[in-house]
Amino acid sequence: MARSSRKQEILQAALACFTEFGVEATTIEMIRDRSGASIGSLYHHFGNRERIIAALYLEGIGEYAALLEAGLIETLDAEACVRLFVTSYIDWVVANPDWARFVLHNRGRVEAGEMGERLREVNRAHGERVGAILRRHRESGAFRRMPGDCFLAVVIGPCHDMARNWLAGRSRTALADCRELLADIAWASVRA
Amino acid sequence: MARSSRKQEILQAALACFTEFGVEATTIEMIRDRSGASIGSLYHHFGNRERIIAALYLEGIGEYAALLEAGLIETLDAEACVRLFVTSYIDWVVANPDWARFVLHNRGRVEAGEMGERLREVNRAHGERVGAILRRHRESGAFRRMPGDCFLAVVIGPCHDMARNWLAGRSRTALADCRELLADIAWASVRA
DNA sequence: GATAATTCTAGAAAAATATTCTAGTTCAGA
DNA sequence: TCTGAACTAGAATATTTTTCTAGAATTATC
Repeated sequence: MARSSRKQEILQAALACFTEFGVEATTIEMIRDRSGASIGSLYHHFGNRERIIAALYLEGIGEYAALLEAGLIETLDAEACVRLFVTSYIDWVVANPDWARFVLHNRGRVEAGEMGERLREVNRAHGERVGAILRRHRESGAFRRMPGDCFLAVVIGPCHDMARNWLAGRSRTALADCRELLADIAWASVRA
Repeated sequence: MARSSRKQEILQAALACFTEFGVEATTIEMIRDRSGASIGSLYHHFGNRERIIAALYLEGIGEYAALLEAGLIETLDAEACVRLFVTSYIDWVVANPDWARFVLHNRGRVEAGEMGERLREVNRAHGERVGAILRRHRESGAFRRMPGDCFLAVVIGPCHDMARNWLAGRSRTALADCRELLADIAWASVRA
């Protein structure tokens, strides 16, 4: 068996259980069953239940953050930059619905747990890199003046809500169909 | 002891534990300790741990939904209506930070659990009443044409994100200070 | 290519936690 | 005062998580 593939199998089994039964209701035993690993193997790789959850979470936001940043560094225009926030988020959610659902609903859990500090560190670093890119545009006067905390909430908040609803099956409109509309609104909301 | 006050004591103790240690990490024993109730009393009132969580959640969204609907029925103007979504949400969060934090982070948990159907029912009914009020304005052409699912996400999504960040201590800007700005943006985003 | 070191797997045993059960207590209304 | 329903108590039980010991597989080193 390829190195560390067992670890990935466990994570995938855990995500499947979380999706099907919810995080609270899935037991170590269920993850063991579905992954085919033993209790010992599970604890060897992760140490405890919470760290399985945290690993899945960190891997998820890491993948999305990398995608966003990769796009941002080759986007010079302020409008394209704002639109990219929206479109890359929606694209990732549509491509990874189970993972996205898990990430959207478990930030609090991870932050409150033992990996909370690590998560904040990762988020801080990501936020700083993104902030540096945005600062250029802000200073050039491309954006309406508002607190930095509001800027991100306004751009990505509607996407979060829409994704949450779509992932829960509460939305009659497909998420992908809102891509351009949400990008339009995001840009209109923050342009100078 | 006044009737059912024990029940409320348990809920308050649970919320305090959830706030301090996170939902995952608080045990029945901790809630018993903090509330002064016995195990028997706890299970008499709630049946199991999950139903304590669900009760707290349902009470929280119920209080907020009542507040919003009370305001909406006496608001005739489309703009005032949209602004009210934003302001009544922010006001409730600022007035009940612990409860709001809990509600913002535990929808998925409750929905996945045994009270999920009940929660969906409550939300559906609330959504229908709010939808009826909005329909009037939509039909009179006060709003930009967009899918209904997007409308709510655009209006309240930024507030959700902003509140989440503020409640987690990640925001340098006070939530209350964004009240008018977020209301302005919400209205600008959905007006015809 | 033998051997030591390391990583990984296994599952039984122990600890922690949630839930059930039986026995009582309190209290409102007859 | 009596009765029954609502409530409280905590011991007993069941479930779930975590630890621990032993051994198999893999990798590094000579």
